[in-house]
Amino acid sequence: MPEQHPGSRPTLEAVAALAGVSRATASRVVNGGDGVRKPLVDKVRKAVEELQYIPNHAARTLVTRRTGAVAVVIAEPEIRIFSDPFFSQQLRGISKELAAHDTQLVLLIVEGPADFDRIARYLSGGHVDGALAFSLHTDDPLPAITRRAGVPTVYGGRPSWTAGPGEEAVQYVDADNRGGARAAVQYLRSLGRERIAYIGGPPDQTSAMDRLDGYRDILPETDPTLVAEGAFTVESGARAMAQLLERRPDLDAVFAASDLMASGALRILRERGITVPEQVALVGFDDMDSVAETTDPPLTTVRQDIEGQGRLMARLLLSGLDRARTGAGRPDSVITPTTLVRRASA
Amino acid sequence: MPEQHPGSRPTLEAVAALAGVSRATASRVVNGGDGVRKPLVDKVRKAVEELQYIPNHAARTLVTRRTGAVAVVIAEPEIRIFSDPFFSQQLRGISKELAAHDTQLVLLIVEGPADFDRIARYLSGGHVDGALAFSLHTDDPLPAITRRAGVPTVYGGRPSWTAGPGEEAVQYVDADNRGGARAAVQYLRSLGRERIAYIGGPPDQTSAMDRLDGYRDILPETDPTLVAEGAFTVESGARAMAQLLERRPDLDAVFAASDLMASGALRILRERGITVPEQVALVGFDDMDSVAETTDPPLTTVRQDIEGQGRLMARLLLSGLDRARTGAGRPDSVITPTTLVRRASA
DNA sequence: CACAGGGCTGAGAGCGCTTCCAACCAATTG
DNA sequence: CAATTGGTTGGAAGCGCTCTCAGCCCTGTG
Repeated sequence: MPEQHPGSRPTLEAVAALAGVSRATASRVVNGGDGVRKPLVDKVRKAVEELQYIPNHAARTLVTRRTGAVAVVIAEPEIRIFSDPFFSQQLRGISKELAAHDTQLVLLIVEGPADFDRIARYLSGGHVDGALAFSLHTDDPLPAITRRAGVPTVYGGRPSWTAGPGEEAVQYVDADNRGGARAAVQYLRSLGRERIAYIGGPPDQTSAMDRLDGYRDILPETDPTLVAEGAFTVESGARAMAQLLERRPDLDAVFAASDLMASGALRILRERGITVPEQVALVGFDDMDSVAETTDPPLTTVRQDIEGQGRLMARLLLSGLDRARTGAGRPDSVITPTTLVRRASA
Repeated sequence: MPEQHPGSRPTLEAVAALAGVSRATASRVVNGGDGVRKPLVDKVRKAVEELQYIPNHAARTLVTRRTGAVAVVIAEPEIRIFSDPFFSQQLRGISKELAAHDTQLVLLIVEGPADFDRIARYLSGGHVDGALAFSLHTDDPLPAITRRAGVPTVYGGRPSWTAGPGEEAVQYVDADNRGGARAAVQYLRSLGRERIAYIGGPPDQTSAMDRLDGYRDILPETDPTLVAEGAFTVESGARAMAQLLERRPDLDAVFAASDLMASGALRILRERGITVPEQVALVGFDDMDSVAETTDPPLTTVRQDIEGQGRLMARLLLSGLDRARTGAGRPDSVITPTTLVRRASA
């Protein structure tokens, strides 16, 4: 490997010279080689190899107006999502898909409300071809920013707001929360359970709302005392379970809107000497690796493919970008299927 | 805000024209305005404002050879670090510092051993000015890659390898693991404890080795039966504690090399009816938010400023980059101080 | 055998920006 | 008062690449 003098990487010009062709032809070869005769292609390829040529990205971007990079925006309030396995898996999927398309991942962490300016500037600066963001609250300034900056954006999780009149519909990827919840409740009913309680998530998150809707689809006339609200955490699940038991000691099944909450509920049930699944059947949601399989008993739960969702977000964005160049329409949002995984808790 | 035709952002030329100056002068103003008279500066600033001018990054990079971006490289085996609050805090610090210097964070996740190629290509491609990586194993290909690519790199955590002859010393940021461990053990001794056990981390991580060294600094002649090995996880801490109790039921103190392991140890101690801190005093390491304060009793532990370390990594890299331009020498590695936080467990 | 047509190739015009250098101006100095 | 100096400004040359367009050659056709 030839030592390169720092700061003097070979240019396309050099490759062309070595291969004995024009810069134009060298460029064609580097970009796929269409319309160039085989012997020339080979010569250029050899020159590229010999010189260890790597295209200058800035120069290319300058003329093509494509950066080959995508921003992943994470807003401050959700910074905790970093320690959230959910998010890291999603990011993982995104990373894989982007890598497969030779696209870079620029991580934009919004550092406080005043920082949206920086993000806006960055997004408007043409540094990236598109953006990926996660489901936000209604008053989040991000959608407006990306729209104004003209940066195609795909959201993870169904946004809680809808596009205004004349605006393009928001693109997002989400699990079939409602369908998954329906399946869980239906399953509990098929087991002969009659007083099925629900431990939900915070009502400002669409995933929580959708799961609740699914529960209600099956049990439209449920007594509200069978429904408790948690916050997707172990602790909140435990609290909700305690509350439910107090209100309805007769319940014979619980559907918790997350595995974490289910594990909290499980702890309470065990403490009270209530057997699972005999006395109370329990179903969770997420099929989170580190939780669902390790509880005692292991959780029956609704699985969603989180990494796949991340992958899909990236794919949706990238295909949208391609399409924009070819003039075709935008792909729709995607709802990924959920499946019920039967283990011992129900 | 003027609607901009998509894909036709104003150029510096336009700003110059509107301000009635040359492109050169407009450029000077945009880049700080040194050596330009006040009235002209104002005129240009106004034009920038009016046109909503944002410099084209690619064009700028093309001539300055600076990208204003830094890569954060995460190798596959450590992907779990994503769910590791340790890592996410460090990343947080990095992000803050970079944002403050208007530098972008490009996340490079190595997807398997075969993927190092892609990383190498990217790093060599001049896409970033520098890189940040995390402490690696001896045979990690990354250091060779960054060196060959000529990309300045700062590591998080003391690397386990040392620079070869003639190579520049590796720059890294690490906590004073050894000093922190010394302080912890010394404190236990000052409490009158005489049989102080140690639960260590995996011996292939320098942080684990350094902490062990610190323990040995104070207790050079310790009976090896007082030393057990864990893996920085709750479970491994529990196992190590059980092992220790079996070997040395007479121990009266435990220093665990992480809070997670300490909490595992705590569980075992409680199960065996051993009181903490009365019968056995316990000290952890890290002062991890979600752990040290919530155990029962809360952990006495060695605190390290993790977010600060991330910040420092970024700062070190950036100042190195600046220095490279001004021709000054490289800054040294940095060891951040640790402090003993006294709570109830010792 | 002249001509049209198609496939390759190379010349050259930028993409938007920074920066060297020369030109200019006013103020200072001999 | 002429010459020098120092501070500003503008002209213009690229940075490395893509891509249009004209030109070339070779084949097929009238």
